[in-house]
Amino acid sequence: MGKCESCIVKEFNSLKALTRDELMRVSACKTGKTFNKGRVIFEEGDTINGVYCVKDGVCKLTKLSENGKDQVVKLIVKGGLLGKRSLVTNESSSLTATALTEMEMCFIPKAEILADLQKNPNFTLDVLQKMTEDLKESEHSIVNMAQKPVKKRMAEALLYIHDGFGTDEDGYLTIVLSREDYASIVGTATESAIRILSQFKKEGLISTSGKRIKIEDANALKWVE
Amino acid sequence: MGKCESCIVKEFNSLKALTRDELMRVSACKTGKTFNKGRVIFEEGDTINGVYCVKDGVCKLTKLSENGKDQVVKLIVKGGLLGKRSLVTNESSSLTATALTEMEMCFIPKAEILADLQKNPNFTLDVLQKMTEDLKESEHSIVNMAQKPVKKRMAEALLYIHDGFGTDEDGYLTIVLSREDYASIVGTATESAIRILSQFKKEGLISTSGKRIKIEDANALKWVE
DNA sequence: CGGGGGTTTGAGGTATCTCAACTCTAGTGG
DNA sequence: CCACTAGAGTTGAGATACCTCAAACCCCCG
Repeated sequence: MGKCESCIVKEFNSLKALTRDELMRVSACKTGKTFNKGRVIFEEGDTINGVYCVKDGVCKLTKLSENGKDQVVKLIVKGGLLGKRSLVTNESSSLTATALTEMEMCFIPKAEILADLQKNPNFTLDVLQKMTEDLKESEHSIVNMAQKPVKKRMAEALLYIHDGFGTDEDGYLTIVLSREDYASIVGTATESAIRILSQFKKEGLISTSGKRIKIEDANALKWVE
Repeated sequence: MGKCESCIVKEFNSLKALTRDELMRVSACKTGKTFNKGRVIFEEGDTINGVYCVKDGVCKLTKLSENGKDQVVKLIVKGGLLGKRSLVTNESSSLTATALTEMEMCFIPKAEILADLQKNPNFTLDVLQKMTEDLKESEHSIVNMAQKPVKKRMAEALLYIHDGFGTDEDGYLTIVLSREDYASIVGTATESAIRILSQFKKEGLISTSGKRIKIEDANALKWVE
């Protein structure tokens, strides 16, 4: 297991705001964890008491609706922090985290990091900034869900994944999701999601290979109504 | 214009985490502002450069969707802070704030408060906590919008306003909104909102007097499907 | 007493959901 | 290597929720 001080991944999250000393202390108490695809990392109601730093892989943060369906609230990839909220509150988690791929991460116990959170204003400020970004994104989602039709939401979801998480050498989206996951991101029934995806395919906007999806005409996707 | 040190309102927001000295400095540079009902406080794209502390009145934070409709993201009442995000980012506002009633507030320029934000960890931490609450609420809204039918969202909106902002002596909701505002909270067409409200009325769940609304059967509202 | 804005109601069309049947695929054990 | 199966994916059809447009209504204010 590597050391936090020399871990590249931290450059993408708030941990970079810690001093070398603080990082060494963090490094000393962190635990490496691996999660298989589909594995639940934590659930709504769980007490987390720490943050996960994602070294590799992808996971989804979902919230269970009263109708029994999961809604994807956010996707997290390499470099992301999981469980930020637990640093600030003692409440149990309001979200469920599930691995979408094989995942490698470090768990940093809250107790160890809390003192630094108090003392190092740069760290707190960085967490605060990330939080405002999350909030802004989240508010954007509210408007989308409330005002845009499912087809447009799906188009935007595809573009979001394409732009935010990239493609492999063949141009396929690096994040591979089930149709159910797509439905759960867009907030619709699985069958609706399927119908829309196959419509996009028929229109040449995307192509597929197994569960993998390639975006063929990003520009046209932008203008889907 | 009163002094921040002795202002009761601050007890409800992050300013209470400031020291007496800091509060006096804030007090020296704040400006009192009044806004008439309907008046726009700031718009999407505006640079705010400060926070508003609401002394009295109610306002809505909205975001314009591509379909031209406003979506209400949050309501803010006495004690709330407006423009928290501007403290952390230099980006322009992503929301529009509009007074729903006569409003009285204090404007605190960012420049003055920023130094304290850096130095006083309690203040930053409190802002951080408020932000996580906002985020949690916001994520809850995403699920609601994506998964619940309009009727249920309306029922929850009424209960939210009832529980969160109270009623006057006759039992009517203290916050009086137009049907359009209700539609914009729930994320639906004005006519749909109207139809649902009159259905609730017919079923005895609420009663109305002009634009004012009284909740007659909160328990039944909770179980609306 | 005549607007004008907010509100209410009607009717028709569209989007979306649900249920159900069917296909495809990957994995399992013989 | 071949069934066999469980799960995911796909498609169809009917029911429902929701949107839009348009007309009527209702107050309040000048």
